[in-house]
Amino acid sequence: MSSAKTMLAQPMPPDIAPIQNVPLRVQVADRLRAAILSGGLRPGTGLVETALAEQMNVSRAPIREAIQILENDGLVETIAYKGKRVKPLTAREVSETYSLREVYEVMAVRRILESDASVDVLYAHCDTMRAAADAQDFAALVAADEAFHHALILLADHDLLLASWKNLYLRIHQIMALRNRDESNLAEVAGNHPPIVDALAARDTDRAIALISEHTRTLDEVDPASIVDTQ
Amino acid sequence: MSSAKTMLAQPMPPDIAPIQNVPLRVQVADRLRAAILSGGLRPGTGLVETALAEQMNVSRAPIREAIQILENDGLVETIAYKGKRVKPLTAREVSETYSLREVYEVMAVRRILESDASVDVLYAHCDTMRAAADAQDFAALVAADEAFHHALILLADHDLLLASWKNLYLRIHQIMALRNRDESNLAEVAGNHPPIVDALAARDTDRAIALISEHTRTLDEVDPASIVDTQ
DNA sequence: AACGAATGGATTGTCGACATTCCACAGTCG
DNA sequence: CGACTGTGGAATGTCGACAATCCATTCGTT
Repeated sequence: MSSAKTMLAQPMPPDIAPIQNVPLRVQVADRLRAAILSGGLRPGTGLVETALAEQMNVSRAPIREAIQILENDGLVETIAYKGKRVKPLTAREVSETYSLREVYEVMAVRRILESDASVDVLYAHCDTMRAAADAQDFAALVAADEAFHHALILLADHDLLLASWKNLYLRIHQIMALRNRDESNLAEVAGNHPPIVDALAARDTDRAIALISEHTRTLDEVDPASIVDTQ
Repeated sequence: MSSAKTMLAQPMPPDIAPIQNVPLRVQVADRLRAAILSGGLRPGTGLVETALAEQMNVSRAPIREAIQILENDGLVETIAYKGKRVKPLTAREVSETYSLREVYEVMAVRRILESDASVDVLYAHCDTMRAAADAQDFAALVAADEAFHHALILLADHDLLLASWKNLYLRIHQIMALRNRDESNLAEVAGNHPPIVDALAARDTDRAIALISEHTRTLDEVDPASIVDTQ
């Protein structure tokens, strides 16, 4: 923490982001992850190190490490000496993902109500979702929805829960990208959230938990069979 | 799947284990993990790739990948260009670990009681624990305890939960190894489990959940401050 | 004496080449 | 014709060397 006193009094340009050295493996991992989460790389697609290395103009080492990162994310699986591929998504896995997410969010609700944290920040996300729904902007609604649940987990003030939730949410991202989205009821999705915040604000544990459970569970029921990709 | 019919009718020697090729990175990761979980490598210890490579007589590549595996296990953390070290264990992290474990096991109990799975297998583990307690064998008791909880999670029939629980339990292993074990009440630990199974067998959801919650929570209360290792 | 630049050592990051393994397809012997 | 054996390609697994980066320490400069 070098004190500002010792530095020349140069006015700091406010909006120049710090130039940071991003290792190649991270760049590669980010790009591959984005491709998987957007649905561009479908489950079952083989990932060949040499091909990716040539394509991205780097050596195999960072590719290998990037793929291992994605493996930790649960997005890629390796079969020794045979190949790596985007992890197939079975109906069972989709169901398990959502059921675990429900448990995480219920845990967050419990912890929030046991603490004295304010839940006002959640209302802002509700407004964003409402605006996105009014504009019929599906992508914005999804983003706002994630922001809402992210904020909910953050309020629980539990680093391990946050890390686990983030990891799980990667797959939810992927699932939502692959699902043939029925953009029918944007308003309904947006409308589901404010009652949750109301229950939290009213410190009504049972109602908050019931609402959160129902909320995550209904998402699960949206046709999981449509994205199965096995073999 | 070559059928046995097509092979020469040689009597298969029954007790020759299949020779399997274990990649170096896995061997390295297993050894390092064992060292960490046994407390030999204490939190905060630096892991230098070149030193480990020379010591284990392999190149840096498998060492790097092994360390990344341990990073996925949550046992090691990396600071770019600076070093890797065994992740320090803070009191907060210990607390969070146990609270998440409680949530996992409660989820398992819920699922078991929603299914029609038999919980008889759990009684066998209870017997093993009882025997270990009678013999004042602390290590055996810990192993049997893990086997019990592992079996409990297995009964929930939820692959993602199982994977998450296993990953979490790695850290519990580490915590227990570092804790100055008070071997006072082996019998009490062993005696805590049968009531849980009884409640499960009786399909008493509330009692089972209450017992499991209390069980994991009491473990948390055993002096977490003794193993803090920060900086 | 205090500040900032430069140097050196240690560690990770990346690279290209070689070794190992597996699978599939052919080939050969009965 | 059928089953075992051999061979080749393709992929991962491993290696040693070099580059990039960070940190602490030293060295000049004012």
